[in-house]
Amino acid sequence: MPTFTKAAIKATFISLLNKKPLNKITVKEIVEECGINRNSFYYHFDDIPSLLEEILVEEADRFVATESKSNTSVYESLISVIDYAFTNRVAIQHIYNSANRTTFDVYLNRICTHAIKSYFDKLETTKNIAEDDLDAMIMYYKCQLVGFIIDWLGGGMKYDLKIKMKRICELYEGSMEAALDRCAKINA
Amino acid sequence: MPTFTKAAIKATFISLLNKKPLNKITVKEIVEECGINRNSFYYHFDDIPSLLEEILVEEADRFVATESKSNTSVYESLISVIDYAFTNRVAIQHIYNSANRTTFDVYLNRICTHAIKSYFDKLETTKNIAEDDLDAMIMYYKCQLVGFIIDWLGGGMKYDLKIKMKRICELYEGSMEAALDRCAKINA
DNA sequence: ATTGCCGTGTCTAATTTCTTGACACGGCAT
DNA sequence: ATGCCGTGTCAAGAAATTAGACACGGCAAT
Repeated sequence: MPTFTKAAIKATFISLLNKKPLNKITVKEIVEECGINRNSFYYHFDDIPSLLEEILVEEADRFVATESKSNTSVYESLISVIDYAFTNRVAIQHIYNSANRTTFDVYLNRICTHAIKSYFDKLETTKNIAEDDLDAMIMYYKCQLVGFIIDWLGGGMKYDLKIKMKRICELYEGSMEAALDRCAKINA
Repeated sequence: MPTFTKAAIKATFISLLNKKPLNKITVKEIVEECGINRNSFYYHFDDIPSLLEEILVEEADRFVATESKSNTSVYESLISVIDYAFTNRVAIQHIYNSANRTTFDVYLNRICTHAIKSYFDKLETTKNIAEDDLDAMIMYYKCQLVGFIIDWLGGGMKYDLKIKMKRICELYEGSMEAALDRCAKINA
């Protein structure tokens, strides 16, 4: 059941992504680094964008499956995403600066949405509010998160996003609970 | 040209060796851990002993190629082998305690011989002594090293071999140079 | 002691994966 | 304008992996 070759392609691609911008990476380079035939690459992937796509989706899933489970507040969820972005900042920047932003955006929105969704999912207080309201709130936090990260990336990651995020979390302490209360009242 | 599967088999085997004694590890366990078909194991290896054999040989080569190059005295060579044994002590003990000592002994002798040989190879003073003398000296240090390690292993690695080794190196400081001098005189 | 279970080692046939070598296309530097 | 280089595609063949079966030996339970 294993095709270790496919995994190896991904691994060397990721390692290259930590060394140079996405648009400088060629299929030729990947397969040479990997020690495989060029056609083996095309056997598994259509091209570099789809390779990237697959990796991003996997990473997103993996992230949601692990890190986002343990958060006990929305703000922890926000921060764990930021943390993740920071750890992988080199590769992320190399993707971001290479104009292939479409797949990256999809990935970023997905991961942010899921991280927040998975937090709301285990909240008791969300059980009795309308689904539309919940979606709206998820979108609210998701856009915030995506916006912060894009801003940070666009500015070359100059400032410490985590500190800024923590500050914002302090400022808006309790606002989510208030919003949930309001939802409950409207529906009643 | 890649068979990543073979590499994966080795990797999971090594990881198992860090968890349990060699004789408790089964082919079945390896392939399940590895997520491959049992026949794929037999495609690459005859059995567990030959898998072990191959890994040990590779490790020995890798060791000689890297660590033993940089040593500037015999004693550094001796100690670098000890160091290596210490880092991998868990796996080594799991092999040693499983009675399959024959391949292990071959490996240990090989690695010790090469480590010392590679040191002598870059010594200027060994250029003008007879090859037989050189072989004898290599064997002298090799047996010492192998003996120390086997003693240490046999005793359950209770004491700190590195410290003992360093002490011995201090005690015999200069003895190798003296021996080389004697060789030169006899031949002259 | 016998039975049944489990892991081993071997085999064959089918399938998947990987390689080889070729080709047309577009970009880009000379 | 020409030549070079990387891309993407294709077909054929080789290599690696799987599936399924079989006989054998060990060993625990009965």
